[in-house]
Amino acid sequence: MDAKRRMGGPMLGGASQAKRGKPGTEWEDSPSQFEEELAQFDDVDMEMESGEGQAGELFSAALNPRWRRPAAPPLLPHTDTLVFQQIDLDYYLGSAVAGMPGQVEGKVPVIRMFGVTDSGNSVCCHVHGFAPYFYVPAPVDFTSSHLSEFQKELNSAVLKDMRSNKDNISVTVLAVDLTRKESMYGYHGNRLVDFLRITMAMPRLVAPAKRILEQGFKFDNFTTQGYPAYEANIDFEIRFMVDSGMVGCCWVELPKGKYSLREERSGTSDLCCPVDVGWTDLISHPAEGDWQRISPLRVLSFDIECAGRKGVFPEAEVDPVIQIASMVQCQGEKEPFVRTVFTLQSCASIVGSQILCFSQETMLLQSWAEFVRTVDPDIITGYNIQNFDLPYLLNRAATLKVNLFPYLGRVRGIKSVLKDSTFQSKQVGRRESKTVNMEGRVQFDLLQVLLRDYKLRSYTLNAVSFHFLQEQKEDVQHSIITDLQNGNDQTRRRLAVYCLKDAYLPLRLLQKLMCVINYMEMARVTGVPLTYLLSRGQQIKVVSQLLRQAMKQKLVMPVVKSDGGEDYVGATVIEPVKGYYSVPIATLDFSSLYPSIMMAHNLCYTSLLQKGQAEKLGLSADEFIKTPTGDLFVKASVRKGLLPEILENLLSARKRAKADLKMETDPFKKQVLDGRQLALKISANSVYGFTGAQVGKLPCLEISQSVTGFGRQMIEQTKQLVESQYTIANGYQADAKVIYGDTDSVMVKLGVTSVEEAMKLGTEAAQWVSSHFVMPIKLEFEKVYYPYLLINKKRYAGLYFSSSTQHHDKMDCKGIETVRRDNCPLVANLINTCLQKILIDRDPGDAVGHAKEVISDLLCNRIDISQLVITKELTRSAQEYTGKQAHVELAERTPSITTWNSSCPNLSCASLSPFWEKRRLSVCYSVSRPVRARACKTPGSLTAVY
DNA sequence: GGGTGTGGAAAT
DNA sequence: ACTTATTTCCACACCC
Repeated sequence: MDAKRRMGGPMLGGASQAKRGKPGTEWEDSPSQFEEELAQFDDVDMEMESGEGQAGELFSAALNPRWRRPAAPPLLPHTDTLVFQQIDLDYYLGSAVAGMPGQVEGKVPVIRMFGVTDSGNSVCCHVHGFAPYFYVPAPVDFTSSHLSEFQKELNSAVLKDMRSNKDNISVTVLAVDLTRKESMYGYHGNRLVDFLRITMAMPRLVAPAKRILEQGFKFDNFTTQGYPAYEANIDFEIRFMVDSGMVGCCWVELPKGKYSLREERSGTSDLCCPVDVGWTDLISHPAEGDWQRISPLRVLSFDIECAGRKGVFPEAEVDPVIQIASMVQCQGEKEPFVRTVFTLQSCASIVGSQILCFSQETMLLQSWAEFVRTVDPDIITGYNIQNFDLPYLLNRAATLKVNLFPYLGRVRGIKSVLKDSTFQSKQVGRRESKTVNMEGRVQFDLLQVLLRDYKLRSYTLNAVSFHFLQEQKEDVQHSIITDLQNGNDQTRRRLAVYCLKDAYLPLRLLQKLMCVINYMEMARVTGVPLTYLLSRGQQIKVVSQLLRQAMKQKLVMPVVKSDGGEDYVGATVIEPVKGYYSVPIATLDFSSLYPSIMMAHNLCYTSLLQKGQAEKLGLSADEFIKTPTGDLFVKASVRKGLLPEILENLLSARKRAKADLKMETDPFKKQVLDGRQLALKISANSVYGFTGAQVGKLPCLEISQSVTGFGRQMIEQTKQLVESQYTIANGYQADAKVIYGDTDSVMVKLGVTSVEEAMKLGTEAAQWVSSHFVMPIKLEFEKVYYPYLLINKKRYAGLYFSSSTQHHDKMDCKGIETVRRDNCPLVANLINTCLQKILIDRDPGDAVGHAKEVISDLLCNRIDISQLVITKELTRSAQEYTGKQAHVELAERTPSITTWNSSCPNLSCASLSPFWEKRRLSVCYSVSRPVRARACKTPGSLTAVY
C-alpha cells in the first residue's frame, strides 16, 4: 500500500507541464538525454565486465574488482594508530573479549562503532568496558558502609523481578557508588548532595531497577521508600557518547598499543577491519579544524522493478523482481563509479553501465545481495526504499527461499529482518512504517528526508526531481512494465534505462540537497548518531546536549512522568490593520527571539525557583527575576543556567561558522560550513520547544511559558516604543503606525515615501528599540515591503526590498493560496497573477479582469483538467500519494464524464478574496462531480463586487 | 511549539 | 422523508 508510485502521470501539479528535452527530437528510438549522460561517464569500458549474454549464474565478485573497497594498508596495532570517522554506532550483548576491561563472565554490552578511514577502508570497532548506569538520591544517613547491602538487595530484587532468565544472568547490579551530584531541576542553592550511582550489567536491566526503586525499596535497616530515578531513561548509545565526549560522525583515534585486531575477518565483508578497544582508551576528536573533514563514504543508490499484474499493486508473494539498478558513488565525488543493472532475462547493452543478466530470479536476488556485501556501502539510499524496495526484496527472497539474501549489514551472521514500526512525532504525525536492520549501514531514504525537511506539493520522485533538478524520470508508464519485461532484450533495455535513472536521481538529489553533509553536521552539533536524525524526533538532540553540559557541573537529569494537558499560552499576533499600502512598510525582527530571551533572563531548569525556594534560600530581591507569568528564576550571577550556556555555544559556533564561510574559498568546505551554521540555528531554536513539549523527556512549563510571556511583552513594548518615538511631535515626517506583527516581528508604516528612507529610519528604529532590551535581545531591520497588501493575520503579500533600494528582490507571499498546497494549481496561478497585477503593475482593475477571464475559461471548459485537481486529496500524505492514489487516471480531459473517487466529489474550487482598499473582490467557483458517469452538475457562482 | 484562517463535513 | 440554510467542528497547512 505504501509503495512507490511509479507513474509520471499528468496530474502532478506544476511538474506535469514540464517538457523534457526538445520536443521535436523525442523519438522513441533515439537515445534519451539520460542515456547520453550515462555514456559520458568515465570508464565507458565498464560494460566489458558485464555478464551480458552469459548465463550470469556464475556470479563472482572477483570478476568485478571495481566493486571492492581499496585494499586496506597493513595495520599493526602496536605501531600504527588507527583513525577513522565514525558513521554508525550501536551496541550488542556478547561475550567478553580477553584483555578488555569490564565484566568477564556472561553477556556484556559492547558498543560497536562503524567507520571509514581517510583511505576509504571500513572499520568496525568494538568498545568494551562501558556499562549503563543511573542515579537515585541517597537516603538520609546513608554512608559508604551501606553500599554493599544496597547493591545486594537491589541485585536480588531485580533478579526476582525477571519473568524469565534466558541469558542466565547472575549479576544484575554491577556496582553502587556514592557520588556528589545535584538535580538540574530547580535551583537549590548550588549544593551538591549524595547520590547513588547504580551501574547495571545490561541496558535492559535499567528500567526494572528504576521501577523497583521508584515503587518502594527496602534494604538494611532503612525504611521502605521510593527513590526517584535520574538519567534512567537515556539511550545506551547516547550515554556512551556523552561519557566519552563523542559526537555523531566524529573522528575517532585508537592510539597504537591500545587496541587489538581481530584474527577472524568478517566473511561477509572482509574489508571491514574488526578491532577491539577499551572504552577509556579511545580518543574522540571534536569536530573542529581538520577534524571537520568527511571520509570518502560509499553511497549506494538502488531501485527495483517488479512485474505486477494488471491493475494490482505488486505483491512480493506473487510478482517477481525483474530488475535491480544500482549506482555507487563516493561522497565528495562528482559521479557514480558503479552503474549496474541486474536483469531477469537478457538485456541489450547500455553504454556507460554494466548489465548482469540472470535467467533465474533467485540468482538475481542472491547475486545482488552479494553485490551489496562486496560494495560494502556506508550509506544506502533510494526512493522509498524503506517502505517499498527493501521490504519487497526481503519478502520476495523469503518467498523464493533465497536464504543467503537477507544478510545486508556489515556484521556477519546478523539477518536483516523486516519490522513494522509506528513512528510518532509532532513533526510528521503518526506514521506507520517498516524498518529493515542493516548493521553498520545508514539507510538514507530520500523520500523520508524530503518528507522531513521539505514542504512540497508532491513527493513523487518525478515531481521532486523536476523541482530540484529540472529533470524527470524516463518516460515509462507503470502499466507497461510487465509488457516490457515480456518483450525482447530491447524492451527490457528500455526498462533498464528507466530503472537506472530511478537509482541515479536519488543520488543526484542527495548531492544537490547536500543531505549527507547537512545531516553529518547536525549529528556533530547535537552529538547524536547519524541514524537518530532520521529515525528519531527533535527531543533526543536537546537531551544529548543537555547531558553533556550538565555533566560538567555535576548536575543530573531527573526522569519525569509526563502529564500533559494544561492550557498553554503562546505568542501574540498583533491585530492587523488590513488594507493595501502604497507606501513603504518597514519590517523589524527580533533575531532568534526565544533563544535570546532564554539567554537574557537566564531561564533554565537550574535557575528555576520553585514555590517557596526564594524565601527558603534567603535570596534577596536583586538575585532573582520575576517573569511575566510570575515565575521566578535566579540571575546568572547566582547560577548560570545550562540552557543559556547551550544556546550561547550554539549561537557563537554559528557566528564562527558564518565567519569561516565568508573566508572559505573551497566550495566543498563551504558546503560543510553552510550545513553547519544551519544545523546550529535549527538546534538553537529547538531548545525552547523541548522545554514546552508536555509529553517530553523534561518539560518545564515555567520556562516555556515565561519565554512566550516575555515575547508577548516585548512585541507589545516594541509597538508602543515605535509609535511613541517616531511622531510628528518628535520631529519626524509622520506618526509611525505598527500595522501588523507576529511573534517576533513588527511591520511599521513609518510615514516615509521612499524605500531608501524606510530602510534608513527602520534601521535607526531597530537600533533604538534594541537599546531598551536586555542583551543579547536585539531587534533588527529586515526588509521593506512596498507596496504591501495585508489581507489578514498570517496572510499578506508585498514586494520585498532588502538588498537594493531600486529593485525588489521578490514578490513575497505569506499564507495566501499561492503558497498553500491545498489548492489546485489553477487557484495558485490565478491568485499569483492577480497579486502581480496588483503589486507590480499596480493595476487592480486588471487583476479583476484577469480573474473574470479565468473563471470564464473554466466555465467554458477551456482549462486543462490537471489544473483543476485539488491537491489536498492527493498530498494528504506521501504514502497515499505514492501508492494508493497511483491508479487514479486523470488523463481524461472531458470534465463532464470523469470517474472519480467517491470520497472526493469536489474537483475544484477557486477562490480569490483579497481586500484591496475598500473594494472587495471575491470570486468563487466550484465544480461538483457525480460519483460515476452521470450528468455533471456544475453549480458555479461568480460574484464580483467592485 | 502555539496561533491563525480556511474549506469541507457533520450537526443542527 | 427529504431538501436547504446555518452553525459548529475539525483537519490542514500555513506563520513565526
